[in-house]
Amino acid sequence: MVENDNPIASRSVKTATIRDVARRAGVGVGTVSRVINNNPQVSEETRQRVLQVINSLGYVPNPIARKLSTGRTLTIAVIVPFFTRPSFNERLRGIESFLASSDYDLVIYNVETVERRDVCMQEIPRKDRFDGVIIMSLSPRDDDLPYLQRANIPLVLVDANHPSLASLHRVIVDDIAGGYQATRHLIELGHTRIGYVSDYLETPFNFTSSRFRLEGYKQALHEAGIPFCQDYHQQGEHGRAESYSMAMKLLSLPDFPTAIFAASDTQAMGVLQAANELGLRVPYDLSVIGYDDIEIAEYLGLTTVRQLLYESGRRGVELLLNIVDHINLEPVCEVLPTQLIVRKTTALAR
Amino acid sequence: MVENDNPIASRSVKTATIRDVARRAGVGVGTVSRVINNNPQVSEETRQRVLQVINSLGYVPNPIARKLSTGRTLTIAVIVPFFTRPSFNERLRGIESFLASSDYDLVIYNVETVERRDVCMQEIPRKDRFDGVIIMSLSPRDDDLPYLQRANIPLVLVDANHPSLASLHRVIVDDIAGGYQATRHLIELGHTRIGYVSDYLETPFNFTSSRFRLEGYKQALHEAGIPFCQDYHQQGEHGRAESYSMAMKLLSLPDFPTAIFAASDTQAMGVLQAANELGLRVPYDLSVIGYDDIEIAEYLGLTTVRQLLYESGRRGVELLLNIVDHINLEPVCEVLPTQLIVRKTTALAR
DNA sequence: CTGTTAGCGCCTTCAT
DNA sequence: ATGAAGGCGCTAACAG
Repeated sequence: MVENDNPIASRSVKTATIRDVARRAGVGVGTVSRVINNNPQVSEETRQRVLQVINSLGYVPNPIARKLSTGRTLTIAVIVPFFTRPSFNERLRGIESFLASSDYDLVIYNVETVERRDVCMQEIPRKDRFDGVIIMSLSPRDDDLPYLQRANIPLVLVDANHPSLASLHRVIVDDIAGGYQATRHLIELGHTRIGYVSDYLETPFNFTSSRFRLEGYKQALHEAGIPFCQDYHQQGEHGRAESYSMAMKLLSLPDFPTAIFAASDTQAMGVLQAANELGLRVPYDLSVIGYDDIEIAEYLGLTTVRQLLYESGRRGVELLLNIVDHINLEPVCEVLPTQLIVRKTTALAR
Repeated sequence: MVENDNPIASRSVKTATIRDVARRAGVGVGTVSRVINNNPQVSEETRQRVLQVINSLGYVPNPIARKLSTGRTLTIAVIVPFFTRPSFNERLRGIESFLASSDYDLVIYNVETVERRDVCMQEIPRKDRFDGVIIMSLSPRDDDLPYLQRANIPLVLVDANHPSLASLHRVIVDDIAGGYQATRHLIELGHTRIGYVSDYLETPFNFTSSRFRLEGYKQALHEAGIPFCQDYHQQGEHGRAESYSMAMKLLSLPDFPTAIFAASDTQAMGVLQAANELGLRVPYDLSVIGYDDIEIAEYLGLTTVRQLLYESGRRGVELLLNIVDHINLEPVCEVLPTQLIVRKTTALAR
């Protein structure tokens, strides 16, 4: 009957505050605050009366005010590069999924340019904005460290590693081992001319995975007495198309490789494409192994090195929330395992 | 005057507040606030002095306090289902990218269960937590509407449509037209036995795209005088594996289809897989068309219906921020076009 | 048990 | 142009 359904009018309707509740319930704001926060020291009777009013008023505490008052923001930030890339995406999902079952909100900073990287590294970890920060797949550079440490905020690195990061909590995967595993598999199949297609080793984003995997690759070669051949390593921008080009180069070599290790499944797809283009049958003429085991890998029957993407995110936040609650934890470094998944793109060398 | 400026305190972890700056600069907090907010009514001299102190103290205004005081949260929430699915992911990227160039933060609620869907629909759009909300690819049900309207917060639907949603701002794609386009393409190639593989038409998430595309599919058939055959429409959970099974059923029919329209590229991949398994050559024995034009589509040479994924997100936030600034906009409904992308999985019927 | 009060850090009149 | 003071909505310490 009253025109409260009018959108214009309801727009101006101020939402109830704790004070309104207190007044209507005939109690002090302190009491209302207590029932909101499930403080046991409230008589059942009073509690019911307050609850009653809260309900009838449709009152919900203002989270901002609460944050200011308590000093906790109940918000976690994650800095992630290229979050649409399947592997990063899956890590992100691990984080989100864990947070979904908590009271924390998740704000995401997607990094696709170096400028943004720098801004994020330096400004996000400021205290009083987030209770904690996760930096994913971006290894801080030495000149970022001062910012991170000064900020003095709970911080966890996921998939980011570097000797000078030892003082920071992190969840990583042993990419050296992974690179070794992949190469070793190829060697065991009898391959000796083994290519490696990767991201640029040095990037302004400071991605490290291609570097470490290269190291594992070299180790395996060395161990098998196969000399490392510079020509067999191609580096370029991340992406299928770029990887395709690199594979083309590799396969045009006079003594072209009989097997190629790609630093990611996405890149492996580019290699597959090149092989196909050149009429090379996989795995008979060319063995291909990827890295990550993203969803599409199974579809393609791609042999790959699986890493626990989802799990890394999940463990990362778990650790982070732990730190939030027990400020003075010793730096933790959790290493997640990799696993060789043999499918149909690798075979015995002929 | 010497009281609070003790060295111990300043060495402590507590970050500087506006008051510290004011004291050290010998001005009132009001003045500091003005320079922070670029209020022109401050003498250049004073401004410089304050800036100086701000710098030397490494002072940064506390965003929470500012939010409480101004009533603006500078935060946008987006509710998105299964954000790892390539199409949703790409929409999300459009949103993120636009926000990155603004002062707004982005908090993400990923919905993978019905319970979470309901919680999000009802609790997120509460005023005073976010300045605006985007609901993506989840069409509110009629019983959600009261919550959305009562919340009375700037709200934009992206890729969500429904007659009863006419009062809400939205950026949509004409899925009927898209479904029509795909089917029409197949018909023009001479196909008459055309299968349609889709999500369940009725889902607790209230996804609508498969429904609308079915409608377009029917329209095209009808227009060509081809009777709609219930057996040719398979519905199931979203996903490649499920789609694979559906395609298997379709292709085992006595009078099996010579062409299949899949409601998404992901599902088209399942169809491709089934065809491959059955020794059917695409496109000679079977034409396949997808929907979305996600990145992998090009790699697969998949014919598909492209929709402006990234753009939809971008337009969505743009609209949202517009609403935030000009509260009383008439409900806007922006329709994004679809485009037929012919590649290598469709061919003339034999 | 419960009411009162003093902040949390900032913005915004209101005088000056 | 600038300082002082009130308030945003809530929590928590302190008296009763």
